[in-house]
Amino acid sequence: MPEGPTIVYYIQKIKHLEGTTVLEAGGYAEADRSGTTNVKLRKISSHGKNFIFEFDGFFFTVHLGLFGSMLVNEEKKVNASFYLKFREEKINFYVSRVKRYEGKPEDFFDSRTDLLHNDFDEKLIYSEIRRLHQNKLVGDVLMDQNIFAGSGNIIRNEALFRSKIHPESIISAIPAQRLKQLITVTKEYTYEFLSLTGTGKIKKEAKIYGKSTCPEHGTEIKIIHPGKVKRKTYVCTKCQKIYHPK
DNA sequence: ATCATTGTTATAGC
DNA sequence: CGCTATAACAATGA
Repeated sequence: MPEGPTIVYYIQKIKHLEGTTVLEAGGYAEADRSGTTNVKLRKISSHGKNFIFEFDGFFFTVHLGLFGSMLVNEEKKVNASFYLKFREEKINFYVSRVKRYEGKPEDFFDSRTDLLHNDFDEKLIYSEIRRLHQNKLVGDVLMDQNIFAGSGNIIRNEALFRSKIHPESIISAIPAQRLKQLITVTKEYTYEFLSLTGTGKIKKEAKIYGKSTCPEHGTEIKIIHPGKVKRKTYVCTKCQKIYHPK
């Protein structure tokens, strides 16, 4: 079950297939797969929660949604929604959505917004949030894939707690230094998530997600479903300050 | 068996 | 048109 780091983790397992020949692409996903027989897979990369499989002139994205997964050289009981077959290996995707694009990934995705990309640009993200989302709840902005590509519900909860900001704070009321810090902390926690992926320790190491008491004060953690993104949100009102315009 | 879940998109309705 | 609410999709483990 995937947030951005999950995709990066999976890619580590298949990166060696970059530059090799795809014998066949298949699966029940309704994507145009013309020109994918006996062709070189030029590049395997990601943007946010999307895998990117690049061929000459076109590429596919694979998105795992909430329940998707990837297996290499193994099959599940259910049919794969997408697979790439190589001479000796096979990548299987389950419960995933596939989209074909004509052109190059950089024409569609801006790596400066990808939390796990070296190009991630904290200053750009800060100015985009100020430019576009002044009246929004910070909890919603942290789930916006156009701003924080790869962020998900766990990352959002952890980043807000670690930054001591209440998810229902309004962007315009958050002081510059606090908002900049939130962006930095979000990126840092995303890498922590990546380092824990595959160990089964993500929820265990979380400070607030899935917890009932605050690790700082032992006080009760509240569960709310705020804003537009009505996902489960954990809050310690003692630690997390709410910023509202006067 | 029932419930919840690391996500997104299409559609209806105001 | 723009916003929001709702449904829809589907696998797995507690």
